[in-house]
Amino acid sequence: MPELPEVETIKSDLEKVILNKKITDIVIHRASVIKEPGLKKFKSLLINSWCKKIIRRGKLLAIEIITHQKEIYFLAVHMRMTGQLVYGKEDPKSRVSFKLSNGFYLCYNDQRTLGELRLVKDIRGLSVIKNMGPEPLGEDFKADDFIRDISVRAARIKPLLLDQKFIAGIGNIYAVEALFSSKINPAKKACDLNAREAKVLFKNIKGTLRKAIKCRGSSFSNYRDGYGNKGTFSENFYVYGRKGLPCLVCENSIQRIKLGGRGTYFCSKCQK
DNA sequence: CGGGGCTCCTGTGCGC
DNA sequence: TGCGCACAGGAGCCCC
Repeated sequence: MPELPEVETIKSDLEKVILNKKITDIVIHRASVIKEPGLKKFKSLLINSWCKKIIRRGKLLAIEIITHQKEIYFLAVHMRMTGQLVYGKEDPKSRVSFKLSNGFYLCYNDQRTLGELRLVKDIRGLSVIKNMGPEPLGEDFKADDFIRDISVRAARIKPLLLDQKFIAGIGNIYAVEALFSSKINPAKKACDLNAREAKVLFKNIKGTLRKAIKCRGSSFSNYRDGYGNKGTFSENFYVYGRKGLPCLVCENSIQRIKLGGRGTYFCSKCQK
């Protein structure tokens, strides 16, 4: 589910409603989504702790909390395919519900239960963080570095964009949309892109992610923001989910192929 | 390193 | 209608 723009939207939504609120109770309906520590410790540390800050890195969202013993912890949430973090009334479908001091809830919903919650002291020690590539909207993400890194990789460009070690936060939707905007065939080898193509792709990754954040994310299926509402970027898809429909630029039929096991949409006329 | 296949789960939609 | 298969914003693992 949530890629960088969706997680960023949830982060900014929740910042408005959960900061400086105390967690007064936790109801766990599906223990398996909690990966560490054990359930007892998870509950005892979080109950009566305060939400101080929210961080996003790639697709990972973390709530910095301070316990009643004045210790700092991070509740790291990876929503994978169908995870949601929704503030409001208690959702009967939630996997874990956090009751807040104002009587409202922060609900972790996750239809497929592939997501993961971890409560840790050292957020940087999480392997997912340690191995994560550059933040595509970060200031230290430079075109020249991207062009250089791409030039030495033999992998096909689309699966490479999904590799969180190569670049953080891009998922299936934004990979195919950025490649369409750049007129690059998703199966092309990264090292076969010339510098001009790599630079265009660099700009379109940023542009696509920024537009999606403005639209509060993509809800073609079950993504919801921090308040349970849909995002509108799905109305702007050029290729994602448009198999057999006419290309919005040249009217050629959009193709769907599999790359690295993932559905991949593109226009064979526009993308070379 | 790169690629394919499988796995974790639940739900929906399609063809026969 | 019922059944089986494909597929879904992710990612880790094993094997070649």
